[in-house]
Amino acid sequence: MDGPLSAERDPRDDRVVCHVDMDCFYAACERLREPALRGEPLVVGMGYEPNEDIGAVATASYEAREYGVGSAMPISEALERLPRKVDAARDDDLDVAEAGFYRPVDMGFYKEVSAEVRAAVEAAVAEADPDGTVRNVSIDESYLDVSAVGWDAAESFAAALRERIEREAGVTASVGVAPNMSTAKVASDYDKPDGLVVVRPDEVRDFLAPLPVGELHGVGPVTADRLAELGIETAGDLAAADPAALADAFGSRGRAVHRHARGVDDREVTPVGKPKSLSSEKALSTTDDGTTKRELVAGLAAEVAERARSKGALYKTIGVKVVRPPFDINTRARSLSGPVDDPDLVEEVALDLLSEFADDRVRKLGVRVSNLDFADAEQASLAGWEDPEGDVEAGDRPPATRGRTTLDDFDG
DNA sequence: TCTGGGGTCCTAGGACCC
DNA sequence: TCTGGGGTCCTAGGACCC
Repeated sequence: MDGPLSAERDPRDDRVVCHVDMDCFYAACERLREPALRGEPLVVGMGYEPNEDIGAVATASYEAREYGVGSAMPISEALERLPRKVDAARDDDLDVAEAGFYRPVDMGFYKEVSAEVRAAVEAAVAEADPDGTVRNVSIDESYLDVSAVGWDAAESFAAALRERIEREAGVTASVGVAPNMSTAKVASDYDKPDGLVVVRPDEVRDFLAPLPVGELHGVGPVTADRLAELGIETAGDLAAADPAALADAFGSRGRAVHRHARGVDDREVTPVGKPKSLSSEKALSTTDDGTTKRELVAGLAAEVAERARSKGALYKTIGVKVVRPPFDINTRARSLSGPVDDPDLVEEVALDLLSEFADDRVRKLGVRVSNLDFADAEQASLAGWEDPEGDVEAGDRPPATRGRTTLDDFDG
């Protein structure tokens, strides 16, 4: 993580870090299997069903963005700005030329394409830098440390990488190259889509200075507004601000974004670890009906428990999320005395936690398991319940039971 | 612009222990 | 009894990211 000293120069700023960011990834995947969509305004909707107007925009192609359609926008609103082709063809008041295509999210397919992208990236890194590392942060985004490539060859490496991704996976990526992760991230965003931006170590400060603070990783709308009240609008303003004052106002994030604004970021590019939590949530049309709420929570509980089992994760904490209109988010959680794999218990605890909200109108419900433990169940079942590290007494950890665990196992 | 779904990290207060 | 200090775990909420 960021060290305690805010040096003028990052002492490790001879690293070559790339941020690979796929362009409109979901839309690009849809166009891959349906080439007729190329060049057309295209909206991929989450929770969207063909010919319905529910759900939200997951990805809008650049052509669709021309009509004001943006990420996270309700489909109903997107349809007002950009009607569907099929509707426009039937409606004399609408112009087919000013309409677009809508498709539902198909995660399974996008993961297949993502795997091809990752294979291309891994191969390129392995060839260029045997000690190189890759961090896949999401389905469409990765960081690479290819320091052995060196700055003289960094640009040609990145250009070849982009070509390789397009050739082998059929979708385009924007790549940012910089001495650290936070600057590389900003660089990949700078010339989207299909862009390549290289920021050499001695160019970092000048590159960042004019950008609005909101473009920095870690500065969202809330922080951007509060910074604006302090007269801090650009990364340059932020870099010049007093770090102690920022820490007072924003806590540890204040120092982090101050460093990022100065182009200082010591974080290493490491592969992502095991998940910390697993959750599933679903919006519904606002209701206070108890049966509807309980059935949804029971379904979500089963889903989460199944995913945990498929990943070999035991969980010690079970929680629910209840969103009441207009957008009041409540969470409740309960920890067990030890990690378990017990779908019935997930449902039982989730329903119990939900009961506090029995009379409330809700618009969204979620179930989550956390405090995960990947202490492999197979190994444990052979070795008995002794902890391999020997730092937990055997009796302290209940077996990773698939059977019943009663409420008596709760702490409180 | 009244908002989908899956995550991470940080903060702050309280319980509890020695 | 008016009362120390350190540490860990738990819960709830908030900001942020894709």
